[in-house]
Amino acid sequence: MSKYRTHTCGELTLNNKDQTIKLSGWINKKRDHGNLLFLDLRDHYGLTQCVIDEGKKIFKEIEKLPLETVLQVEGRVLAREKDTINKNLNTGEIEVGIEKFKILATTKELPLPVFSDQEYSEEIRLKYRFLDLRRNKIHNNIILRSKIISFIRSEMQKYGFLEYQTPILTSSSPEGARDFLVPSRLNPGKFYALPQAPQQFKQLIMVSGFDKYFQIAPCFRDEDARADRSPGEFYQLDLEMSFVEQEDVFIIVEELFVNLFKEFSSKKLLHEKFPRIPFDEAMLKYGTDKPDLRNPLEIADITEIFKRDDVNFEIFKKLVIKGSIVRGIVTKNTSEKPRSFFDGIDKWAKDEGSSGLAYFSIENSEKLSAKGPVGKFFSEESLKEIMTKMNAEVGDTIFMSCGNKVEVEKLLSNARNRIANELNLIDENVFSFCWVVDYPMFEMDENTKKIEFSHNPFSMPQGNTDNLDLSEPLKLKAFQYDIVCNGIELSSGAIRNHKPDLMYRLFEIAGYSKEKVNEKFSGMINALSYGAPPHGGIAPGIDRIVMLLAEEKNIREVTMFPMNQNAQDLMMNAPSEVDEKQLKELYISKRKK
RNA sequence: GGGGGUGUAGCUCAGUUGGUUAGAGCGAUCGCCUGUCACGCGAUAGGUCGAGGGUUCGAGUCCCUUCACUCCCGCCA
Repeated sequence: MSKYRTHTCGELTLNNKDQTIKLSGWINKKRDHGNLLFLDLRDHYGLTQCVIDEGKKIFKEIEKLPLETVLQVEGRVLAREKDTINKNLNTGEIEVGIEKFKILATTKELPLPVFSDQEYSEEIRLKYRFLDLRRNKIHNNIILRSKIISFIRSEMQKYGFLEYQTPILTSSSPEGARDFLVPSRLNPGKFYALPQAPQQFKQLIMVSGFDKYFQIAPCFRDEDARADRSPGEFYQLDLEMSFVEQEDVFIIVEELFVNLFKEFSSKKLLHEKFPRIPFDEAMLKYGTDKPDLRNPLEIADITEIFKRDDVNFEIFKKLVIKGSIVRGIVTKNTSEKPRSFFDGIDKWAKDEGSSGLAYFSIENSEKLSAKGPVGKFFSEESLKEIMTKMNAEVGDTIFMSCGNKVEVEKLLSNARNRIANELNLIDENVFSFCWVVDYPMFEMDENTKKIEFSHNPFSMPQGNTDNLDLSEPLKLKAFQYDIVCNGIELSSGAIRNHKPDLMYRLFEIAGYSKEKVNEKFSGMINALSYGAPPHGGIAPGIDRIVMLLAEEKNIREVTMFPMNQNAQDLMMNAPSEVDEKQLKELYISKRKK
């Protein structure tokens, strides 16, 4: 038996009535009646009400103890009177009559009350994270995170995957995000990089014949933070399989996600067989490659309408002649909405930096007509064509954006969310997964006009890979896929290119010579030359999965010791200055800004 | 790198058009209270109004600069 306790603060019930027990925990709350004191003792497992009255010698001493004192209490388990039972507590039918106590640790005045539903500033929460983490909600989020990770591990093992560790100190790679660098003492002037993902290693594991790999892998990227993106580090469920095609990966991953989300959430899954949306279709219908399918609104292209002679919307028509496109969103039964609704959306669009969203509603008094600021520019015939193209009916409203493809996609993608929120179209009680597939292998950098890998340079292009036509690289699709849930990108993956000759050809298109590839990806390219199995995988983000299941909007709510937005740990004071001696050993001198 | 929001007691916040000695709740300290579970009641302490500068007879309030936190854009194969 423990020196400190016979039971935890969450387990005593009427079954323990009249037993003499010992509890240890923090003073969560006191209710002091002067001659009678209630004291809630809290530990990881729960809360137990302890009680003492002035009849006891120790009453005065215990009455003075401040909240969050760590206390050991010895006493008898008493049944509560019927009308004093607390149904909100597991231990609510009993209380402990305090006979002895011992202070295990005292506390200074709290910078942050533990017992409170108040919200605190991020600064104080992160500085005193150990106090913040005692609080119910975040404590439970962290427990949930642990359970999710355990569940994932056991599922993966069930599917025949084995967990392997990969190095944390590795080499910098030219692709992708900014690296965190670590100077090498033994190799002056040279640097390790922290892995942005164990991408090359997991492929090497496949080449090494291990067949099915997974890892709850830390990943490091030196990029700026967002609410759903920690600065610096995050975790992925990294997995890779040999002798598979895209379909084989999908089967495993869908099973994992369905089981996981059913286990940890009561929200419904909109699809247990995740819809597959080609990248091009996603960009057209949703304006983004991470569509929120809970949102029923879809985007349609109506550029052709503005080439008609009976449409007089000159601003758009001129832009269309110059090569702009027009796309729109239909909202159902909104023609009677007040003017403020439409103006609000138009104003929002202008605040987004666009020229706004043109709109009209379709009416039918004697004949079809369009109501709204630009309605008068559309003939009855042109309205009929729009209605067919956009699947719109009388009473619906059409919001339109004109510009180049990237601008229009971006604005309408945001407008889709904005309008759906305004109209309350999103069911918060479902998870809606989908796959986005058929990503382009390459894309054009808008600024440099150079062709670059659009995602992962190691992805396998689609088509006959023995004799692939690379004359139009921008049309080449890859076996590259993403999982999206409720508009959040959870992971991306690919079938990998295990053919070194093909890989050299692809890298050449992106401007990497054979020598450069050999230098920068030596481990990989060398390994592929010695019999690499066809393989592929994916890497879902653990933090975002936990966010979805915990229903949190901020990643810090599911991270035990997060950094702030400026990538500082306010509790540990990281990053910090180091001694000149340390720098010297590393052959590093500081450079003026 | 750019844009928005916030910053007043240990914590969460209020503070009018610029006008007396800057307030409340929680917490702390002290006192009263025997069935509370956000216990109740009374008192006390606690303030560089983020910092610096300016306008003004007078600044928490207006102006400028700056710092911190946060959200977004860029960035994130």
